[in-house]
Amino acid sequence: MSSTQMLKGIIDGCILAIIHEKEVYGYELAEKLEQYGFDSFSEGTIYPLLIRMQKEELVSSTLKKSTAGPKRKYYTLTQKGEDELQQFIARWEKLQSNVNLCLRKQ
Amino acid sequence: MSSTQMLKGIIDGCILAIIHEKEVYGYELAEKLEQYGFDSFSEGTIYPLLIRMQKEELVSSTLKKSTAGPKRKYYTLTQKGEDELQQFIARWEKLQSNVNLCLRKQ
DNA sequence: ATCTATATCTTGCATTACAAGATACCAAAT
DNA sequence: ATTTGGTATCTTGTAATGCAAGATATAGAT
Repeated sequence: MSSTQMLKGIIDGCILAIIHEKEVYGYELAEKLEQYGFDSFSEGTIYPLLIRMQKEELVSSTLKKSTAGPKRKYYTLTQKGEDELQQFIARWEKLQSNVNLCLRKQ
Repeated sequence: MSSTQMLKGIIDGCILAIIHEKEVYGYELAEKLEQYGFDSFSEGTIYPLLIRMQKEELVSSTLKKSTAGPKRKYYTLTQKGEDELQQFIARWEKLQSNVNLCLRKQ
């Protein structure tokens, strides 16, 4: 059981929360997640996830020039994304309490 | 993003915690998890998981007669399982604080 | 005998985190 | 001009795993 397996379905919510705060581009997102304590986030995780989320219409993107390299694709939340974030928060709260209930018994 | 996806790698830890408390059999485990708030736990999840955990020598099992049906396979933690439980708890604490850090920003 | 509740297991599928690598762009140094 | 290094995105393939669906079996009650 690896640490990474625990993230399934959870990074999505974290990403929604980060984008909600301020529009970000993929590379920046990976850095932020590391700042928040997640270790070494692969772009092989981030980019496919953002593409999937855009397909699901949770986020939308716009290209903007950069002075330090190629164009950046900035993401913002759609209304559907905002709703999904709220639902994620509710699920996360419930998960936390369920798991902690299991753990505190022992 | 379904609710169930969030469980990946987390049920393992919950199961370790429950078995640590008292030896249990699979069917009982599914009921307990439901009591703890997880909704409708499939045996198609529980049994393969217990078998996998036994292969990894985290748990061991013994068959015991039942008055209400076929024999029950009771599981207990091995020393390796106890160690894994402690490691899971550490990972879970870290995950909680990371995710909450993301969420509280918004 | 039949039915119901209990109990375990197997097969196959969908999801998804990630490693590894490919591609490309810009600025500054050589 | 060319090279180098940092920035930035995307694709392919793989492994892990929760779960639905169904098969199998036992014990007690009707």
